[in-house]
Amino acid sequence: MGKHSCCNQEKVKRGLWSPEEDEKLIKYITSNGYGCWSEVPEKAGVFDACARAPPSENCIYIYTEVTICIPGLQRCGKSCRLRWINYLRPDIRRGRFTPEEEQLIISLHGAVGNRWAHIASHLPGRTDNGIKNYWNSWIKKKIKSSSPASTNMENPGTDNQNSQLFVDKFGQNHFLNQEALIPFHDPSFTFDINGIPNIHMDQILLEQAGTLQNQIQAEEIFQPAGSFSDNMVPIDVQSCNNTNFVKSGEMDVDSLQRQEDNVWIDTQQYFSSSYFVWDQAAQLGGEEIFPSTSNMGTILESNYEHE
DNA sequence: AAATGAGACAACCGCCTATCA
DNA sequence: CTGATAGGCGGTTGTCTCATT
Repeated sequence: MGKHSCCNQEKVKRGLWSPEEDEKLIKYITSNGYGCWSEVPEKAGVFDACARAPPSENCIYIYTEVTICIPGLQRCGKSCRLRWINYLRPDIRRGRFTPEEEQLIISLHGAVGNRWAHIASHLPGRTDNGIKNYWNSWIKKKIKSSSPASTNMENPGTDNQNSQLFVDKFGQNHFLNQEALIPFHDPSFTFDINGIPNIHMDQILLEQAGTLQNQIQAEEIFQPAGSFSDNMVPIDVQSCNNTNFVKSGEMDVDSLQRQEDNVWIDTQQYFSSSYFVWDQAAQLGGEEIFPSTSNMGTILESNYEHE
């Protein structure tokens, strides 16, 4: 028991990773690569995005380039590293071991013993953890069967259909009957970041992550006008003076009286849960527009009224 | 249909080493 | 040199799925 040796955080999450956590980690690593794992949990909540409201009759239409900060990963860096190395990285091969791989493992194990990382280095796409797991279950079987003649028959992964390879459009090798490896091998995929539904990310743009050229279509980030809940406060778009607001995809909000055309945001959904929106310029060296939930300098609390 | 056991594999723990201030 | 920290690694445990009873 006790906390991880690698971190001082008392409130790190343990156990299986949720799809949302995976998405955050994938997005961060894809955009920034990895170098310092200890920084990953915190930074995984920050990403650049192009967001626009969905076309809807009651909606204030906006199109803006922003940096969205969502809560980082409540994991320690070590856990993030393990998750990426053993599960999320794009070149991982899943599925059963081929007879050739099996033979290689057996011979390498005979040479170097339980040096799983070393063995894994000879099997591209396989993880040390995976090989270790495979070996342990194989050993168990072998011990259990106690019949040398039956060893081959008991080895899983002897069906040759598993060794059929194909190369996807991104140049990645896959086994035909394997599951899709990770979502971003799909040219476009959908995921959900903490309640923002249907965020659609284009693969090509994803590869340009970190450049503010990513396009994310985030529905309902900005709430429809006229249906304000108690949680909703207006954002003063004028104070976001470096942000490129466009209304309806046609009209520049500059042409409007911005003080009267505030964008309303559900704070319960997006701010109380540590959603911030930064000005694009802030990311590029300017000041944060929304540095924290307690300092919503551009949220017009004083003008906040409800029917 | 429910209980149970086995297998597969994901994740954690603790130790070791490298690096850096 | 030394202590702190992060990363890498192997051993182990936990969890899920599925077949069997």
